[in-house]
Amino acid sequence: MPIVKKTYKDQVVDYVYQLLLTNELGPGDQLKESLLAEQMGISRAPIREAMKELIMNGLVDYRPQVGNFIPVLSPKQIVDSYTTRGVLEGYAVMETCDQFSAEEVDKLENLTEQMENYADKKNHKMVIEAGGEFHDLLISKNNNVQLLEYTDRLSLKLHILFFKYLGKLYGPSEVGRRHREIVESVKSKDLGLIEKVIRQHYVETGSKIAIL
Amino acid sequence: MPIVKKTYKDQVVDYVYQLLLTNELGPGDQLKESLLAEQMGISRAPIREAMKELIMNGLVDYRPQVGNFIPVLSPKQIVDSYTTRGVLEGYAVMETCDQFSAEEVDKLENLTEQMENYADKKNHKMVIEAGGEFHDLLISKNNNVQLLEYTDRLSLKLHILFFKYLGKLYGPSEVGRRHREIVESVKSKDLGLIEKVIRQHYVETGSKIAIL
DNA sequence: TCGATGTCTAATGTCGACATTAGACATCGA
DNA sequence: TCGATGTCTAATGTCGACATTAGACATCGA
Repeated sequence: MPIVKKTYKDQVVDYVYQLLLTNELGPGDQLKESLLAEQMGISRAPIREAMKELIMNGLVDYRPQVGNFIPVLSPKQIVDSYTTRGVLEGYAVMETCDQFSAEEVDKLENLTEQMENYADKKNHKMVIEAGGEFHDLLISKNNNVQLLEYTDRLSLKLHILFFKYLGKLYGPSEVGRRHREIVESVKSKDLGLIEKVIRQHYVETGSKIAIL
Repeated sequence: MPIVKKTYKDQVVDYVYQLLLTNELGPGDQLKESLLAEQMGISRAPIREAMKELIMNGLVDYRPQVGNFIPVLSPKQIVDSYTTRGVLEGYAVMETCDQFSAEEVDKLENLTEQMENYADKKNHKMVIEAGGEFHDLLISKNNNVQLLEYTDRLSLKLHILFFKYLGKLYGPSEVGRRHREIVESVKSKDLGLIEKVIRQHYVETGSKIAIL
């Protein structure tokens, strides 16, 4: 079993991400290098390097010589990010819709049912997990590395919002409906419909979160 | 006239980018922190921070504890990046096609003629400049900040390739045709056509560069 | 001759210290 | 009272030094 090598920078990125997911850090909060360094028992050098990465992923707002802050996203920024995510995933799935086997389509339907069931039980964590699996499978046929990279990058950011607001967004049957729509469009192999449905799937979520 | 503040990190990013554009740095080359630091007369700290940014923009390949290298892009990676760029721009333009004034459409046509003329004179630098202006105007109506950010990021990478190969890609009349197609699609206000034409515009370039 | 092991070093990862700057707050004068 | 100016400091930007590691190359034994 090989040792997993991880620089301090990578561990800092993960740590800060967890703080964001668990709401220990939120919009407007400042990330002070010295404080984080002290908390983690390391020097500021890897902290600063981690900051650069979080900045590039839109998870931190950097004000030169002032400080690093957790972004306060405007409703428009939220919608913009979700919209962009939808454009990327819509295209990715549209391009590969003829590559899904019957088993895989079944799997998508199954995950949709799981999401609805978990939502019914108000198990948001599992809704998100099944949802992640759903979208991962959906996009898995596309191997455009650039598109997948940008999709993943955006997911980091949007996952925080989604994690925070899921309970307030959709009822159980809505959760089911929204994902069944996607599965139906994939089954239809109607390229225009696939992109339209997936884009709308994201715009809908972005718009809802934007008004919370 | 305000002083333009620029950290060493930003200057390093710019410097390395220039080396890439002018082919003083190319695929497979290693970027050694100490060497760059020495060349620029600064410490390694801002060099390392610049590296992180270049890595996030796909301009540097980072191998932990081994070194930083200029990526050798496979044909597939080239096509993937161009394709992704086309998906983003296609959507951006499709969404705003009804916001172009007659003057702006004229401007696009004018820039197309300029590109053709410069290509005729083999003035690649000016072809690129007019082309940049063309695509900037095209996308200028869309104010989706996330989408524009990703488009800009991708442009950094693709600009290097384009700059390097432009002379080998298209004859003057092809340069004109390709851009006129875009303008005609915008004038048609046929949403599906706009996305299709712009996507193809990028896929065509990516595919051509990929076989060079 | 070839695979295993050892050695060395160039390059990166991280450290603690120092320099610089933005912004908060105090002071002063009109 | 309010705008201009001054002061101070917390936070970032950068420095040079030291620790660690991957990989190149040498050596050795089967």
